[in-house]
Amino acid sequence: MSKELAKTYDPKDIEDRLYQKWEENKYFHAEPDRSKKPFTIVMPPPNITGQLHMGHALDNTMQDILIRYKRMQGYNALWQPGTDHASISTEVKVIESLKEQGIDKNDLGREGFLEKVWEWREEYGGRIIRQLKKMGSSADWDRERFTMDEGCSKAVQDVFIKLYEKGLIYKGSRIVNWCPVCQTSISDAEVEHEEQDGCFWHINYPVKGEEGRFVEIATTRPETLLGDTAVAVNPEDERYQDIVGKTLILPLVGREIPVVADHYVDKEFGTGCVKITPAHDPNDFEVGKRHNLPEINVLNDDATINANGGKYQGMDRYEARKQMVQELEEQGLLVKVVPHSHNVGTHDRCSATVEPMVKQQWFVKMDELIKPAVEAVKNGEIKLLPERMDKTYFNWTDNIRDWCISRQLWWGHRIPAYYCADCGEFVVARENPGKCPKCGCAHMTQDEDTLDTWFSSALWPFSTLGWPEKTEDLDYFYPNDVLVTGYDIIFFWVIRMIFSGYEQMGEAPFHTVLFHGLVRDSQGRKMSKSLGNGIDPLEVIDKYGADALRLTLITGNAPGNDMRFYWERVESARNFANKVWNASRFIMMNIVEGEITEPSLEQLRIGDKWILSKVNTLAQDVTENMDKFELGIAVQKVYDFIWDEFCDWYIEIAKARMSRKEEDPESAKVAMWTLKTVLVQALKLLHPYMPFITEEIFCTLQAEEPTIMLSKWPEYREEYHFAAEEEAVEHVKDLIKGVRNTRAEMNVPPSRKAKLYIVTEDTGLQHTFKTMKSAYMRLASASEVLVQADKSGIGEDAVSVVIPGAVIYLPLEDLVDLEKEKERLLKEKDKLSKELSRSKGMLSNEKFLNRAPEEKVREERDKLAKYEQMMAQVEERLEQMK
RNA sequence: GGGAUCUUAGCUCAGCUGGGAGAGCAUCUGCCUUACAAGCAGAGGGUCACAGGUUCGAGCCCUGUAGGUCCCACCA
Repeated sequence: MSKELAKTYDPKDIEDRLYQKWEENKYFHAEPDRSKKPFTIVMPPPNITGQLHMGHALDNTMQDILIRYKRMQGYNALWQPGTDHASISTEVKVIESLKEQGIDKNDLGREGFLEKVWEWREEYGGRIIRQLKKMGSSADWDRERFTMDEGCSKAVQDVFIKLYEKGLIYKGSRIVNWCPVCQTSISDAEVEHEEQDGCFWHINYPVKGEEGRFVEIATTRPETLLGDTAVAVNPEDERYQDIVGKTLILPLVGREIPVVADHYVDKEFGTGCVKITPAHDPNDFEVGKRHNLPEINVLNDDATINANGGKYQGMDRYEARKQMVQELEEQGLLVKVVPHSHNVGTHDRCSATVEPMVKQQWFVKMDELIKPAVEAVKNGEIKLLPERMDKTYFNWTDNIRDWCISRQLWWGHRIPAYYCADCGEFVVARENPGKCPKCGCAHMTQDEDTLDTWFSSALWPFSTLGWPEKTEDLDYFYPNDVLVTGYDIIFFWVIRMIFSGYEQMGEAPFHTVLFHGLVRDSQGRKMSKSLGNGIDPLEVIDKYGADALRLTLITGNAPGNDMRFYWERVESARNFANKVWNASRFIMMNIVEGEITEPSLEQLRIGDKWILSKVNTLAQDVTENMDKFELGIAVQKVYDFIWDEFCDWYIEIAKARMSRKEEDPESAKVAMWTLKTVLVQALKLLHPYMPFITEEIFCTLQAEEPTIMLSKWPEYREEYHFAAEEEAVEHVKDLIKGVRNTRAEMNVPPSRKAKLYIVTEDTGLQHTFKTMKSAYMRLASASEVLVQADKSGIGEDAVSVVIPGAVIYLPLEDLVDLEKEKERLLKEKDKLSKELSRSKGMLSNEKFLNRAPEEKVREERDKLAKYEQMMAQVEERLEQMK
């Protein structure tokens, strides 16, 4: 025994060592090679501020499985990694850390602050990458990119300028979502709607010149009254026909505002009168445009009331609300307050309530850009998996609005626009033009804003490959093949990559998007920092190993569904790893170097052919599932094969043969070869899922092999399909199970061996049972086996076991309790008669016979025959016992 | 308001194009059988939410009902 695995499986002993080996040997690296087909996945770039969480763990495991699989299939597999600058999260994080040191962002100034952020990135940017490596991720780290590295920044600039020149990026004064905490505009996708309990304040607005006449409006945000420039009613609302065109006195402010008629107003809702605040409500903004109403912004960027708010200036929005409501009440203008729950927009990063505000911002015009992206999914050029994601996708594209891309942040790609301080002219250009093209002055300054983080990630599938340069990488690896990501970023990222791919490259960025769900805690809650219910993947790896974590995340859940995390599941995954380890250890202990040569087909025994045929079919099935991205199903099959077929049956059968090495050396040798061969096949099929343990075993078992990573993926081979042997072994399994079952029920201890009489007239079965005698004797605790056509020589008191095609008799003499035996047989009879009536029922149904496929009918007839035969045996036996 | 999705064994979930209900964990009974007690061998446990329909046949397809979850949406 020259090769050996450690006595106990300890992932810590192998994982880091093997990963280092893979990296040193550049196994992850891919270069364009025209002789091979490329397979490309681009990694969703984790934030530089991020720490590995279960979402990353799942996402990256899926990608790694696909990449490793394709690599083994001979593809030139590139997994392109990188990180995202994550403008807002990073900026907020750095601001916080500076605050702890007593430093204010504004004191540092733009340059000083950015220096700090880059320092932060130096320090923490690599952390998540190191953590991803612990997962076993086989990404091509030599190609690691960053959304703000030189190339990606150039890509961003080019795209911005191109889109601007095409008129697809514009600057405009629009209602945007404003986060008063982060003090920046955000896109619609970044707003989360949250149901909150609030109130409806009904307020009377006096009609000018008509003492005692009021218009009653209802609002959920009374403080916006300060910015009201009209009240609107529905033109068809009979109640208010006469009031349209009149003037109202805005309470607390005294401003005169008109009553306008607009179809936007719902007659049925509230009082039918709506206060119009164009500067702070998207609908009102539209109404305002239609009626030429002024926009009065009453909020500062931090959501305190500004100078337009008169005496409320400087108050926080909620403080002003309180104060104003009180004053309205004092003036008798507050009609009533009705509790009302409504949706409030909050910022997904900081949860602050978003304020709609009119601001000068940059937008991407979406209506044209989105067209090819919609078409691609419609015509199947891009497939979303699971398919139901199509609906989510179209729901967004059908209601697409222009994308607000400017952010009032410092960390990010600065907008390449330059303004003239003198005449106000601006130009979009790669660099500061120095001189104003209009007035000729030299006072040009760059736009202060940066771009939405997703603007750069939208370009990720091609910017990482060198675009806008025309690189060999880009030519070879683009488009990517698959994108793997969570369904939660379909709007943020997936859609934007798709339309960017078509716009910039004229081609889809990838052909398949594989969505996965969220990893939740054991109670089904989202893992979050505030709840403190997050489970650190690194802790799991530390306790059970990366392979166990990977297996846990991949099994037992349907594509796109959320899953719950249970420690028990990791434990059982680890147990499986241990099983593989020990089975391999056993095989290595028994293999004698130099004794194993590939046997001829004639030398293979029934059992060998059976397991070879099984693993052959397994390879086919697993490949099929993998190609359909059914990763969980695929690995489940490998798991079941290794544990239930290979370990529980084949190894046990092989043991018997190896223990009889003296009597039949060839059988032992062939078994050893089969053990090794099947193990290697199984390890390969398992490798994408559990890369570490499979590598360790593979290389220990075959010192001459450098790695399993680059070994050839098993393929189905017709010459290894053995239908007859598969069936034969099933009979043997029936026999063993039947005997075990009976013995267990009768409480016969395993130590008590018994003689076994197998009675069957079927000569084929006789042959099977005779040839496989050594294999099943130990598994059925037999002391001796006699295969015969009749019951001669079998005592009346022997226990009988009826299996399809045969009856087995166990002379257990003293141990047999006749009553108990009878009971058991009656139970058996009961079961069989149920099956018989079901089967007979079907076969007497003429409609079934006429309409069901022939094959199904035949199958049913076979079953019936089998049950009838078994029933006869049971009845005969019962008869004897009377 | 629109849409998606779920409801299967005590728990968590699989179940691919419709053809006799599965896994892991848990429970019960035996086993330290010399690869593995992180194991082995047995066993129990489910009118597949409910009501209709299509079909020779439905956990799977269609319609409706109830409950849960999620996404989208400008009813102030």
